[in-house]
Amino acid sequence: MAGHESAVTRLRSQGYRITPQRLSVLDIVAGRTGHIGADEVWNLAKEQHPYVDLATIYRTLQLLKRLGVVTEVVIGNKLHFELADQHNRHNHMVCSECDTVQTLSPDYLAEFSHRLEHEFGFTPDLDNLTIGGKCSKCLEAVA
Amino acid sequence: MAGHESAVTRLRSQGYRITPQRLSVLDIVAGRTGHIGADEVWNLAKEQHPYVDLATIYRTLQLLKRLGVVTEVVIGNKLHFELADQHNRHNHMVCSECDTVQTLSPDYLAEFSHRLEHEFGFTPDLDNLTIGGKCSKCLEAVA
DNA sequence: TTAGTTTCCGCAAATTACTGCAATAAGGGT
DNA sequence: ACCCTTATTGCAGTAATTTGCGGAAACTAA
Repeated sequence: MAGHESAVTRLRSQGYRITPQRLSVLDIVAGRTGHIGADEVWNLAKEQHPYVDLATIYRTLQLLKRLGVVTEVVIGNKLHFELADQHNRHNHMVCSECDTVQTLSPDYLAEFSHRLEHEFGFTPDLDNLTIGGKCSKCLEAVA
Repeated sequence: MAGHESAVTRLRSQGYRITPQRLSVLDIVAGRTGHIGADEVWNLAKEQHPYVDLATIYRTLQLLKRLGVVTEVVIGNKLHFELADQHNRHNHMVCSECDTVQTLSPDYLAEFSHRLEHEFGFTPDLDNLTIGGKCSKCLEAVA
């Protein structure tokens, strides 16, 4: 939700422990307007906490994703993360040629999502859906 | 099966060479009705061709994907592949809890796709789009 | 505060996927 | 059938992410 403090309460109330490493990761992702790669989170986290391990970064990011605190964006063959903001939800379209990212209103997927739930009982995880394809520039470049 | 012969001609006509390794991979994927993991393709390929390297399997599968001969399905943190059959196109819904896969008619995504093209000039790669989420059973299990 | 319980971290190793390069072999021309 | 060009392979190494494990740290309750 709105961020950061509520995420801490959320973690605690679900039995998860508040550790300096987790606070660091949360601060770093929350301090970004856009998405950030796991390796970059690691580099920034090490500035405050030199001995953090990359595995901890990955585990923390996956935890925060599971809790809906951050969302995941697949760019090329790397994972990026950003703070999940209920007031500014969006999806990502990533060009497989140039890795350019465009954002998209979830409205475009609303009807699709409802149909999957009603007709198949399947609840898609749209918040973490990255749509791959080709942007107009790269499509022209081939032609 | 059907896509198989034409795939060979397609490769040749585009300047790609027909090698025993590529034929093996093609046979294996075509011999499956459903999707198959890269590691499993490798194991089966080694039966016919003991010295084939896993890197070759990956390169071949990526090539066949680029040519539209096979499609990729992301299951858990592994890639699976299946023969692209124009007469039976479908997408996949994968449960993030139990990795169960359901298929879906691409009709469900047609309108969405057209809107992306018309409004953003973005051409989504629907053939290789895997939709993550939770199946009804796993959703109940949590509640 | 301290003791006790359980989660979490750092480390190392495993997994999965990809890439650079020298050696090899496929396909075309002779 | 042979040679030549160039795509492709196998090998080895790299990158990204995940997992197992023992010790360390966070919460809980006295």
